[in-house]
Amino acid sequence: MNIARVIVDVPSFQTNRPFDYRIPDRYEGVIQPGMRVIVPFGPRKILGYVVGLTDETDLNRLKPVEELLDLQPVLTTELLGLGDWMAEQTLSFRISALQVMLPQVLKAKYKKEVWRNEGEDLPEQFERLFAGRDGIDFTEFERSGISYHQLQKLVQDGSIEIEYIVKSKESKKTTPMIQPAKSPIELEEALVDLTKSAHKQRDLIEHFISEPEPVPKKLLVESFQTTASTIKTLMDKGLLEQFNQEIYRDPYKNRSFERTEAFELTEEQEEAIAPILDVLEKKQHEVMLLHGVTGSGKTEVYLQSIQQVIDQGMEAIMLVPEIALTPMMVERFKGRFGSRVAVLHSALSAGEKYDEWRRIQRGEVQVVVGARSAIFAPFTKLGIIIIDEEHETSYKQEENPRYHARDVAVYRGEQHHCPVILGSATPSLETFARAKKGNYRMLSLTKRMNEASMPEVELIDMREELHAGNRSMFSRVLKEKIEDRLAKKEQVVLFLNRRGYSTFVMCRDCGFVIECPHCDITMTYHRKQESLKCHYCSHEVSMPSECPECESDSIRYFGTGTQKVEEVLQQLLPEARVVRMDVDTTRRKGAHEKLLGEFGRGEADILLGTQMIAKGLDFQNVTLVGVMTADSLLNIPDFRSAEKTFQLLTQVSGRAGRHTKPGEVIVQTYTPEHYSIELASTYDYHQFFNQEMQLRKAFRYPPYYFITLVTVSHPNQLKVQEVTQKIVAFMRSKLSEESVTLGPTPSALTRIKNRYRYQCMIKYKHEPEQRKLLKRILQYYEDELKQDQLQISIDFQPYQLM
DNA sequence: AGCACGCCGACT
DNA sequence: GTCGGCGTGCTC
Repeated sequence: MNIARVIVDVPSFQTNRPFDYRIPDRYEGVIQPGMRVIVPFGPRKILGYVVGLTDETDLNRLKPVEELLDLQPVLTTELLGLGDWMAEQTLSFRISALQVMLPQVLKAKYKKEVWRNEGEDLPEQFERLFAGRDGIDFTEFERSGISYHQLQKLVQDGSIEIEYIVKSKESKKTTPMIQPAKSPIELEEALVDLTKSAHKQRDLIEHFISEPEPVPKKLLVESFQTTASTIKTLMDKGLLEQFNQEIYRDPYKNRSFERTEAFELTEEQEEAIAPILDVLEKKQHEVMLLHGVTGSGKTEVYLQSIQQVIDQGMEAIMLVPEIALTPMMVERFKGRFGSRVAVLHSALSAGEKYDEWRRIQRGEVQVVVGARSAIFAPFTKLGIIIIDEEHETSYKQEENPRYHARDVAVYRGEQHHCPVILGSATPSLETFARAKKGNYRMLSLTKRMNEASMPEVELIDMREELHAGNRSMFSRVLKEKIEDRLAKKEQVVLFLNRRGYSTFVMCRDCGFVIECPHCDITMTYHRKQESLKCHYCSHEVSMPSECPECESDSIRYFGTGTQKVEEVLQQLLPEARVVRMDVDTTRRKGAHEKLLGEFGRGEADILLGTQMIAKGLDFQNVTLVGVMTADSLLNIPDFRSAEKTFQLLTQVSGRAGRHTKPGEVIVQTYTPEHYSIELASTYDYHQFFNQEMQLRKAFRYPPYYFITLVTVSHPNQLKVQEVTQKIVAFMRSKLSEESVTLGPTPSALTRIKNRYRYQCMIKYKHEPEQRKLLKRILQYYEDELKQDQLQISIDFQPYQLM
């Protein structure tokens, strides 16, 4: 086994396969699959991943591995396999699939430098460029304006060399540690030799006689009220010694977590957890849907299942959506499992992420709580994978490789023979349909804990407000209720949807929204052409001047911001203390936590926010939740808009009345009769599911059909149209009768950064050849994709249709 | 992705 | 004649 098969860090079709390298003697028996290496590739040096070892190769001369970067594989064999599978599934490069599983800092940084060889004279301009130095950065050469030809000549005659440098960005943080250099008995002897005045030295030695363990230098100086020079003296005497110990950047180091014990489970929870524990016992793979209303205690079921896994000496992955990864959530896990938990989310610095990752890699933790990418935690004894809020779209990565964490979870669950638990109050239709069919096991929690009931939801018809002469964005009822809570010193959560940015057209008189007659999708307003377009099928109509339904001229396009609401709120209720939470106010590190803390301590009366406040918040004093415009999500051009609306409304309503005080929810809407809004107000998931499924069937959407979205972009609009048209024609000619290929259609965001975007949507039930066909398309355009500005992105089971 | 190689037109 | 443009193909 003296040949390493390496996937190199060059994302292209031609290099999307292993390259063979000879393993030099010094690395023989050391190099393992999953380790990173630096290898020569053409004239340069690049990073690569060893994916296998072999004795055989077709080539007669191999270059040797230049350098080994890891002594421990950074990817397990299971993860290497997962990488291949993922590359195949998402049609991405193997290198991209491998990189996505690792923390950012393990990726390489490349540098190119120009070095002069000793004793060689250089032309004057080069002497000036080097200015006495032996080596300079290549960019410095480029800026000098000297021609490449001149450089080439000097390289050829050997007076100058180009060096390619690969650096891993990882940095391990260390701290100086002090420990005794002699045995306790020898230290005792040394005490005798000390002068009487050397109190500090005496204290230190005495400490190390009774506690010979290493102590951080900083701590020693602090606790003995001494200085580094005292320690230095003792080191010079040979009594103490210093070394550097690697430390982890602990993002939660200044926080203590109260230990919590397992709660007694309710009868319902017992019933739900029993099958999980049973499967854990048998070490079987099975996917289970835990369908539980908000506040029904799903988390406790997770915690106790994980406890069982730990007791079996195994490991657990718990995924939560990024926005739900709040301090509250972390507290709960840290409180139960203490230092056995690693937390991975985007608010951590690259170094912190790396350290948390390494605690996993070294087997120092048994539990990982994290967002999407935590699904790649390098555990070797996985016992359970839990995905909370299973329906959340953030589990789908929107860049290459476009994987869905749920799919990866099932793959890993199969590999490790362990259960995958999908939890949600409002499961995605895909998942619920599978559970109903029996592909997944269904577990239900129907009651809230503490005998709390779901808060009463009142729908406010904003059309009537308008007719009654109220043009404000606050209905009279909502305003009154807020005033009431302010008087009672209770708190209010106001929810505004920011995603409802897309410009849909609605009649303010009757609430009629213009939809595509072919797709059951809201049409999008295009200011330039004064027209409405369907982003699925390209159907176009001109912007009407009056409502086609009621002939009113109050037909407008819609879209409101968050800041605006705050302004209006301040005018309306100047005495109210408002905390605004959105992308702008929470960008700074720790801001999220700070704002929630303020609200939690009662320093504010109203919490106004976007998506991020819809989940996981649990404040005792919140008795009113207001939804500003329930329609904004409903009217985005997406076949999942009803599903998303239902999920969001249910989620938001769950924020009120979680404790002793009963809660109330006010939902403002222009379309109270829409089934997703109406059924959300009565918390009727099953009815919603049935109704939505009928539509999905009729219009051939998931879960009845699969969808593939091909998006083409290029600075030239004609070019995009032409390419997309070709792709559509090609797919139509190759796919079966049952499949539908739509397009070319301008994408919802038709032009981004001066690139036109067109798309093609494929709806299908069974197309085993599809991946191959799409791969052929990518290969056909390979050259243009590489050098030209053409981009083609392929998304299987897309969540974002823009 | 980079980079070399190679073929063509424009020029000191 | 040679400098520099970019199309083509390779990297273990």
